[in-house]
Amino acid sequence: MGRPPLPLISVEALTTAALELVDESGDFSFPKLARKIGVSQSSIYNHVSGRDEILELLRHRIITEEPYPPVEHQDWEAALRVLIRAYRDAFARHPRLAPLLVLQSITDPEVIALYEDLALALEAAGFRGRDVVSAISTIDSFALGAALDLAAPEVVWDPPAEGYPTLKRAVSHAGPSTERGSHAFEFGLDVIIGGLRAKLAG
Amino acid sequence: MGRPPLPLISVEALTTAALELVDESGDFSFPKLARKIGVSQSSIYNHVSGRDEILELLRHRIITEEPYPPVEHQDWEAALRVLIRAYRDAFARHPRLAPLLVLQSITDPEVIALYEDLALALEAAGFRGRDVVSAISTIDSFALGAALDLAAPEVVWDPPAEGYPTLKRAVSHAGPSTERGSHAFEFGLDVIIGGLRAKLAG
DNA sequence: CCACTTAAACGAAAGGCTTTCGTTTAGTAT
DNA sequence: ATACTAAACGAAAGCCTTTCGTTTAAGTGG
Repeated sequence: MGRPPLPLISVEALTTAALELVDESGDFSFPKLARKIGVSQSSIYNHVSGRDEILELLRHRIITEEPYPPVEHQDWEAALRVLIRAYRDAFARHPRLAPLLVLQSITDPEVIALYEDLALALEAAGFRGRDVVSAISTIDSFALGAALDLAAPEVVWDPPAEGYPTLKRAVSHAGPSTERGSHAFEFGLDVIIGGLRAKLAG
Repeated sequence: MGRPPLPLISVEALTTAALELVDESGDFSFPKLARKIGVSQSSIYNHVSGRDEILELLRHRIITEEPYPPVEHQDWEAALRVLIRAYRDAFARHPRLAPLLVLQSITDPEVIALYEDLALALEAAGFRGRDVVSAISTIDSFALGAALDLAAPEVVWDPPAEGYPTLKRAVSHAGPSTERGSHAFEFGLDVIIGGLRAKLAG
């Protein structure tokens, strides 16, 4: 076939196709990606370096597809709520992407910007030195966990028939998994903010 | 070859070999597992149903290899600290296992028991109804995130050369990744407990 | 103790996957 | 016109999980 008059592949198209595959099936692969665009697997390597680059493109895409409002002139609690919610909402729109990004270094500038804002809000709150990274890590753990929760199987805890009454009762109050997820996120957000406030006070 | 006089494979041996592979390389596969034990891939299916069952065996193994002290007669804060630490320490001993377990339903009775203890501690604290699952989810998110952090690449945030001064300064205070992880965990544990206490008070 | 069932190994193969490599052709710049 | 680069292709290497049929040993009921 040789080089076509107009390129058949673009980074944008690649990202869109990969995201659709992830949304549908929880993963993407070069064969499927190629089939979806109508090219051959190997042609993709003319546009990206490999799987990891596509994953980072996906991270960029979901974070930037719904920009969050500026947080510069808000108090630290409001700023943190905006940022954590933005992070979580990005994954709520594409739950099945979270597990795929877990082991990747974060390099995308616009995603890094979100962490910069997080660091700024935490310094505004009064945290200094090592505590800033610790707070970022705590928030990151929570947000990532909440994101993963959205991709979790319908039944996270599947206790044996006998025993475990308290856990079973708790789970029975939870409702369907999406609702449980939302409630838990709001609850957890309050816990984190309240806990940070307490740390500043104590 | 036919059936050997003594079985060459056991569930125990399989679990041990798989855990070693995960610790060394971050994953396991049937070919490698088989090579390590000295049998053929397909023979493994005489002992386990497939990959997922091995993963659940690994979860069981790491949680039970270091039992946590009884938490029945402690106040809820101490109990929560013990339980969350037990969970986190299990993954600290085998950081690279965490990403593999993220999408699996939890069925192992002894792991479920840890969640039962969690639910009991939260009820003892005074949480009721939906809040119990929400608190479990929050704790779970944090613990899972902390576990994943241990498996994360040395450089989690890799900002571009220009800009992002606050984030860069924060990261520069963090020290090596294991130390950053420990500090962040202790910090986050305080935040979670403090946040739960605040929720009960407010 | 003989026959039958079950357990546990094997090899082969199907059907995935990521990535590399060499080849071909189209556009671009000197 | 002559290079050089960009962008497609097919083929192949080398992973992976799982299934299937075959072989042999161990255990069991009559």
